[in-house]
Amino acid sequence: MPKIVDHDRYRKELLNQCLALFAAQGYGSITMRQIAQGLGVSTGTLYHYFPSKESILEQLVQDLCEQGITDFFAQAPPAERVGDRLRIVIEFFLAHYRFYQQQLLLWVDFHQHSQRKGTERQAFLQRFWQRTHAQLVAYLQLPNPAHVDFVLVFMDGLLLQCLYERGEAEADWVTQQTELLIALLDSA
Amino acid sequence: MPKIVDHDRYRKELLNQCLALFAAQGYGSITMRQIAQGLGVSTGTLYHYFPSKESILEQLVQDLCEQGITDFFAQAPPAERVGDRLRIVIEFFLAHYRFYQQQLLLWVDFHQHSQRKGTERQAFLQRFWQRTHAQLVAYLQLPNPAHVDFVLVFMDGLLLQCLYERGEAEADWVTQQTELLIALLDSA
Amino acid sequence: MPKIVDHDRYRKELLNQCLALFAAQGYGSITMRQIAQGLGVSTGTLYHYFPSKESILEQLVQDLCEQGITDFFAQAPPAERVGDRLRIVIEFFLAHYRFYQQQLLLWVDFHQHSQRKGTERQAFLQRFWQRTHAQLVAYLQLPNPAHVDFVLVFMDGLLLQCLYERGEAEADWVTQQTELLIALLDSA
Amino acid sequence: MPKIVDHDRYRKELLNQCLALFAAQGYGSITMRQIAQGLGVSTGTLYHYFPSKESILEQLVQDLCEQGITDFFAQAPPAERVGDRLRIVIEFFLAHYRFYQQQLLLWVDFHQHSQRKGTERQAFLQRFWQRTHAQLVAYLQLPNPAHVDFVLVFMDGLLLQCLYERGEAEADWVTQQTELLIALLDSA
DNA sequence: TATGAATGAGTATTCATTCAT
DNA sequence: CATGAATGAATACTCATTCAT
Repeated sequence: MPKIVDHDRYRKELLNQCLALFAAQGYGSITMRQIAQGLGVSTGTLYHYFPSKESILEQLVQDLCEQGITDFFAQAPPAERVGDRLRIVIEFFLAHYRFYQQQLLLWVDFHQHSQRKGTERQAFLQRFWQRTHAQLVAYLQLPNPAHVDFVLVFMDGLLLQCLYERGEAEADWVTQQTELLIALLDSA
Repeated sequence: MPKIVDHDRYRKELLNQCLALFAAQGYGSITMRQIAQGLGVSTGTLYHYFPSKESILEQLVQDLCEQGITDFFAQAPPAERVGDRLRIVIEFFLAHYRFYQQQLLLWVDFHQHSQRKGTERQAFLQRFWQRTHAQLVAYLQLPNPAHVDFVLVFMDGLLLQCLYERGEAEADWVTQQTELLIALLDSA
Repeated sequence: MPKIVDHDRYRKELLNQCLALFAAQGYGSITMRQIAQGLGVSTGTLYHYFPSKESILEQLVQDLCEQGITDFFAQAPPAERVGDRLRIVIEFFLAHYRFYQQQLLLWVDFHQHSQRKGTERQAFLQRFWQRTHAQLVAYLQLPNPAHVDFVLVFMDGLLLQCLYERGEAEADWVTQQTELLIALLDSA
Repeated sequence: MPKIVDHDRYRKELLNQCLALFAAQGYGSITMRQIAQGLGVSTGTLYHYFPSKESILEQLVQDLCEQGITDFFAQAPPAERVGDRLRIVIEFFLAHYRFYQQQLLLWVDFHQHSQRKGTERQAFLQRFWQRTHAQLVAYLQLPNPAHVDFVLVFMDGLLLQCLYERGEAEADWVTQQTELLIALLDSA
């Protein structure tokens, strides 16, 4: 049993590192050797922890779905005004900007992968969004629940636009758009 | 006399069909054989028109960048009220929903591909966004130009969220979010 | 009938040009497109005159075998002294140095090609050497017929050594070796 | 612990076996699969040791150039008379006849390959001939150093003529020509 | 457990050959 | 006759996966 824990802990550690690798290259373009190298292990070791390349993707997606953004709400301070709570959420989001962008890229890969395999909609992905949505609803307490989706849409859009690289003035632009969102929702 | 083919026209035709193929599979995961099959030609013919898989991606991106959304403004009717113009833009966008989603997926692939190759930011991609932005600014005539970016962010976010597949009630949800955007921007 | 003559004449013309191409690249490494380009025709035309790549090689070899060095004896002036006749032969050989080197390279290709195909020794190649030998015997009138083979061996060796590129002083070196051969055989 | 293999030693072993394969087929005509099969390994393994087909050729040539004929002089017994030393050299040469013929064929392939690639004269090939020449000069102690080149020319010519297959009486013919060379040089 | 050498099916690409024009 | 676009089998090369150590 103790062995299992170590093995499992190490596996999760490797898994987490895989996110950045997949996001940077794309699932289809990265090779097992590149993954192993990125993790600092041999291919043999990689296969010791994961039965296949496919399974790395699947475990990674599943893992992310289960993690969710729970860690946020464990630490998020409450706030009186809607605008403040919105700002808190978005600031957290921006602070973990890289992570969410990588996650986004992984969703895309997983989507293409699922379609290719003819896998029916993976339940955990659905649950992930439902949970995310529910948690945001609970925290933000917006008058209109559709606004929560709007925030999610906005965040995804922001992540994407930043991929297309606006270069230099990016940070300012992000702040500007963020403030715009807050202002619009707050006044609504 | 040689078989009469307008080499360049045919190449562009093939290129256009490639968009859907790349979007469905991902650049890294699709094979040249699959592409050829999807286009209804042999691999030899595919290579007759494109020197490499890489070049298909690059030409496709460049092509899309040059096309832009000009075709929209060729047919877009003017409208008095800001809200109406917004609605017209978004309706056009939704009508070509699949296309824009595929384009989005291609941008992602191209982004990863460029990073892998260490290519510096391709000028045409930048010009593409600038042009898109400028055209929208001119058409929408929003009081605040930042709102145009906000619309673009929204659209990208919408495309992504729909990838993650909300399934059944998708159309309704899209309408709801769209109306929300219009309402927010109109009242601002 | 007249058509045939033209067709056949053109074919031989093309065939002759092929020698340099095969020699430069090697039969296995040159492509039909490169051959066509080298000849200034399209691949279609090339196939109009030759049924296959293999057949070009075979026809070329056969052609060369039939030509032989007859053209030499048509113009070779007789000479009193053995050394002079030897010099005349070798001067002719050196004057057509490139041609003989290309022929040598073709023999090599044909040898490998025949081995690969399991073809038994081609009769015409044997006849070629017999004829060459006989003609040299008749012209040179050396006391010892083995000396004729010795001359042939020398010539082949010379062509090869020049392939390995002695660079600058090549011409001098060739003259030196040639004079050496003549001196040795003359004094024998 | 990894499978224990002396990577470099094994690579050289494979390299040596490649000589016969290249010589039999020609560089341009042999395929990597045939090479792998000839070596008794998989294509994957072949690529584990050599990055490309081209590099096999280049490494092989370089390897041969560095080996040289040093092994001969390590065992060659001295002899009083020039004719005897000459006979010893030629006997050694004939004993390794197959090897030298294969080497010759490789030089031809490499020559064509270099020309194709526009590579400038490889230094090691030049050094190879210089070394060979110098060693022969030292051992043979012929009065005239040009005679050493003459011997080399003769040997190359002999190897070639034997390619063109004189068939049955080959061995006798080789002996005859060899004796002739010795007689000519000895009496000079 | 960890390693990396070995495998061979699979991938991008080439090339001899065909054929519509 | 001549062309070069089209074909698909074959080629060089890669990569997920296995396995001896």
